[in-house]
Amino acid sequence: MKIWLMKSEPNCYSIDDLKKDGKTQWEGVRNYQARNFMMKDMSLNDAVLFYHSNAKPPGIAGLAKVCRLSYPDYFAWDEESDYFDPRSTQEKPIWHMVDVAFVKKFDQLISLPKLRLTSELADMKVLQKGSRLSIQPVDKSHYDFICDHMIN
DNA sequence: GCCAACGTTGGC
DNA sequence: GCCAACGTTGGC
Repeated sequence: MKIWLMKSEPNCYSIDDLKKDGKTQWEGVRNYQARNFMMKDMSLNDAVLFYHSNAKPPGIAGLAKVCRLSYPDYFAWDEESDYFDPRSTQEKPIWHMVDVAFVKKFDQLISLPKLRLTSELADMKVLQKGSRLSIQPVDKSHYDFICDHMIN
C-alpha cells in the first residue's frame, strides 16, 4: 500500500464535504506530475492524507483512500467547466482522475505550523519550500508517525 | 494583498 | 533546445 497527500482548498471541497459524500471524483488536476501519480502509481486502497490548502490554517484534515483507479477526467471536455481544456478529447484524453473515499476526519486538524515543529516529519514534501504539487507521495515512516503520534 | 517558487508557453 | 515572459499556487 502506498500513501499519498492530496491537496484541496476547503472552500472548494473540504473533508466535511467528503464525509458527507462518502466518496468523490478527484477532477481538475492539470499538472502532469500529479496526473502521472494518479495514472501510473496509485493502487486501489492506497491511503490518502487529505490536506486543506489555502486555509486558515492549512493542514492535514483527515484520511481517505483511493477507491477507483484512474480514468479520463471528462470535465476537460466540458466547455462549461472551470476545468475545460480544449486540447483533451474523448479519443485522446490528456487528463485523468481517480475516485477517493472518506475514511476519517481528524478531531483536530494537524496544522502546517504543527507539522513544521515535528522533527520526525521534516523531510515531508509538503513542508519543503515552494512545494506546490497537489498530489505527493508520502513516506510510510511519516504516515506511521502521524497515525501513531499526531491524531488525538 | 504580497510574493517566492514553480510549471508552461512560445519566440527564436 | 534555450530561456524570457507569463500564469498559478499557496503560505504568510
